[in-house]
Amino acid sequence: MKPLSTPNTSLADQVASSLRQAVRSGVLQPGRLYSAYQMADTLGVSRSPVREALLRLAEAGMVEFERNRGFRIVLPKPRDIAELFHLRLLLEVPAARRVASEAPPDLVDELRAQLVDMERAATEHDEIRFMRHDQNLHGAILSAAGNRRLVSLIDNLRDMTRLLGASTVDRSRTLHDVCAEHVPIVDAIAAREPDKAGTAMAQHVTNTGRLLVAQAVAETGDQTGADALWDEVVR
Amino acid sequence: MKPLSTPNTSLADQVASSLRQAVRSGVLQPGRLYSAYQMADTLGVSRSPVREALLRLAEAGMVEFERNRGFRIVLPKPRDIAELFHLRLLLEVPAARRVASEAPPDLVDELRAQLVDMERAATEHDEIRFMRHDQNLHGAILSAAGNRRLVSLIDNLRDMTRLLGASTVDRSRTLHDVCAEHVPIVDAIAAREPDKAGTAMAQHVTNTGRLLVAQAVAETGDQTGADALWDEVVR
DNA sequence: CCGTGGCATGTAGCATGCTACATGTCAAGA
DNA sequence: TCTTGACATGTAGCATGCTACATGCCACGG
Repeated sequence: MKPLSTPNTSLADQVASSLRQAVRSGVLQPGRLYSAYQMADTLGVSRSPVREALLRLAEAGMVEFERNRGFRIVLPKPRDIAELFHLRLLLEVPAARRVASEAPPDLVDELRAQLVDMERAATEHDEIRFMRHDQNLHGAILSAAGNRRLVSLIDNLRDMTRLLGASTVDRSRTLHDVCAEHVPIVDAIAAREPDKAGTAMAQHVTNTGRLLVAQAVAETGDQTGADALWDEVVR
Repeated sequence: MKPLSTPNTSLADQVASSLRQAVRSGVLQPGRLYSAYQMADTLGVSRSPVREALLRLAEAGMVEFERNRGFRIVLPKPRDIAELFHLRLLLEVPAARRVASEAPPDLVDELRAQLVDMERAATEHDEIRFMRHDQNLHGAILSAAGNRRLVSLIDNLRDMTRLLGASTVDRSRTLHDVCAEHVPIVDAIAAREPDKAGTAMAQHVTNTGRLLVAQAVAETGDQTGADALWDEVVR
C-alpha cells in the first residue's frame, strides 16, 4: 500500500508559495532589495527554509541573490517573455496537433468543462479562478500529449508569466476575449483536425505573447519595438 | 567596470559538481541509499552546502529524498529518456532549421571547429572531451537560434543523458559514427538548407534517443518493447 | 570642494545544534 | 511459528551560531 500522503508540505514549500503569492499581490516589489533574515522573521520561520525556497525561485529565475546584500525579485525583461512564449509555441503547438489526431473523448469532455468554468470565472471577474482553469486547460492538452516532463516544463513557464501578469494586469483584452481564443483550439481537437488545432493554439499563444511583450516594453520604456523584438526571438 | 569574477564557485556548486561526477564515475550507484551526513563528512564540508546541492539535483530529477532515511540517485527510466529526447526533437529541430536559414559565417566556422575537435577526441577515444565538444556543437546551434532559455533548458536535458550514458557506455556506435551524424547537420546549415538541416538534426537526435531507450529497456528488463515505447512517446 | 580610509551595519554562506520520525531489531507473548 | 511492541539507530528538516565581506557613513586630510 502506498503512503496516504507524503507530506508535500515542507516548510520550504510553504514559504515558496508564500513568496510567489507575495510577488503576485505586489507585497514584494521587483527590483527592491530584501533580506532573508527579514523574510524569515516576517513569516515566523527560521532562515533555512526561507533560503531553500529562495534558492528554488532563484533557479527559476524569479529571484537574484546579491552576496552579503540580500535578494531581489527579478521582473522578467521583454526579451525573457518573448523567449518564454517562443518555447511555449515550440512545445504546445505540436502537443495540440498530436492530441487532435487522437482526441480521446474524455479529454474533450474535460476541455469543454474547463471552458465552461473559465467562462463562468470570466463573468464573475474572478481572475484567480480564471487563470487556474486556463492553466488546467493547457495542462490537460499537454498531459494528453503523453510527456510528463513537458507538462511540468510548461507549468514553470506559465508560472513566470502569471508573476508578471499580476504586476500589471492586462486590460487590453477582457477575460472573455481570452476565453474565446481557447474555443477554436478545443473545437479543432474535438473535430480531430490537427492542422486547425495547431494553428489555433499558435494563434492563441502568439496573441498572448505579443501582448505581454508589448506591455513589458511599454513599462520598461525600452527602445526596441515590441514587434521587432518578438519577430527577432520567435521568427 | 564589472567585477573580476563573481565567485561562481560557492561550496554548494562545487559539491553539486562533485556529486554529478561521482554519479558519472559510478562511485554513487543509482538506487542505493546514501546520507547527506555521510556525504558532507566524505567531502569535508558541512551539511548545508551538501543539502543545497542535493536539493538542486533533486529538482532536476537526478536525486530523490526519503524523509529521515536518506537520498538515492535516480536512474532515469526508459520512458524518461524517451520523453527527454522528445523534447529535444521539439526544440532542436526547429533551432537547426532556423539557424540554417541564416547561417552566420562565424557560426559555421565554430561548428566546423567543433567537428574537428570531436573527430580528434574520437580517434583518441577520449570520451569526456568528445562529449564536451558534442555539447558545444549543439549549444552553438541553440545559441544561434537566439533563445537563451532554450540553451540552458537543453543543457539540463543533455546533462541527464550524460549521467546515464556513463553507467553503461553505448558500444553499439563508435564515437566516429556519432561524430559522422553531425556532419550533415553542419553541412546543411552551411549550405543554408533549412529542410535538410532539420531532418538531419531529427535523424541524429532520433538515432541517439532510440539507442539509449533500447539500452535502458534492456537494462531494466522492461516488458514493453523499446520501439513501441519510443513511438508512443514521440509519435 | 573632493578624495580617502576607518568604522559600523547588515547580510549571504557555511557550520553546527536540535527534534521528530521512519525503519530495523529483538524479545515477549499468543 | 507468527504477531506485537518497546527500543536503538540514524536521518531529514528546521533552528541557530558564526565568519567573511559588501556597502554606507563620516571624519579627516588634500
